[in-house]
Amino acid sequence: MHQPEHLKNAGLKSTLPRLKVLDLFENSEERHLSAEDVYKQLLNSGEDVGLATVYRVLTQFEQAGLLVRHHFEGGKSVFELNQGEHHDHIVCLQCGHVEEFYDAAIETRQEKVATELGFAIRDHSLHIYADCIRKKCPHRP
Amino acid sequence: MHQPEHLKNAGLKSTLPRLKVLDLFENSEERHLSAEDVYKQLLNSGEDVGLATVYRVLTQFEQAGLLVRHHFEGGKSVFELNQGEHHDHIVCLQCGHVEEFYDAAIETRQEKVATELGFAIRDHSLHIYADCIRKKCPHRP
DNA sequence: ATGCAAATGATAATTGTTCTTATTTGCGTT
DNA sequence: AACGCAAATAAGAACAATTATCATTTGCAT
Repeated sequence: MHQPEHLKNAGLKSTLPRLKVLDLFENSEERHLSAEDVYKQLLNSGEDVGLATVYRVLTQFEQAGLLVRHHFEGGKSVFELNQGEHHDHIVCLQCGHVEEFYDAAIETRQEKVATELGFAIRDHSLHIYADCIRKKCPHRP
Repeated sequence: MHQPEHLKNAGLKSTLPRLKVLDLFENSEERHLSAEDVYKQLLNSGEDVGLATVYRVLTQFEQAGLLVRHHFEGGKSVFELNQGEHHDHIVCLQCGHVEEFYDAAIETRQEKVATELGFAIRDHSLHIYADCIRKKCPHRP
């Protein structure tokens, strides 16, 4: 377990709630979790953590660069482990499953468009909403 | 003024709040307005409209296809007149100004990516967050 | 072991949005 | 032009996601 160093490097104390949250992201099947998801899963694991703490820790981890936050449709923020490489997302409208992808052509076209319009890109998000084909998906065409 | 027909066609009565909201979108400098924006501008114009009505009317207009809703970062929904042609958005992080663009290459690449992953696209949103170069923008590099 | 700043948990507060309900309004029919 | 009634409205309560407050607890350097 190398998590304590991650926290130290980020200037954060190595506390139980923080370790648990980090552990959850590193071992969960779904990479993309909302605050509510994290909270419930910790409670189910017998951890006694407060919802406010979950929100606080997620925000701190985002600022520390350990997590990335996404704003999909539906209002609530969703987080995933930051593993360096940028990617965009396809979200299944039926089951909420999130798939990641990266397309170099799209990235370079974005830069081109922004430059032509006189903008300097700081960040961007491309979300595709679709129907997925997982066996678990309630849509199942 | 051809607005009443728009409303009739959508199966909506031609009421004062609805006409005022539609008028605002057709004559406002900023194409992209939040519910709060609409509410405040109507109050400033001396109209006595309720915030709940604004939310209801905006949702109805969206369902009727008169407006399009966007979820930019920052939590609140933003609406614009639906003028048929799809486009994506660049949002200035400093002044909130929204610029529209359309890039055929990006659109086709999205289709390609989704198809390869086994998804059927229903909708998508591409938001670029950047610094703009308008004279009004407080950033002004 | 001790002390203190940092972190936590419980709960209140905020924000954006939707729901409820009593009242009003648009509009087809006399 | 007045009537009637379903549809629409305004005000405020309710709601969901998130953030702030604050008394208590904890990590960790001494």
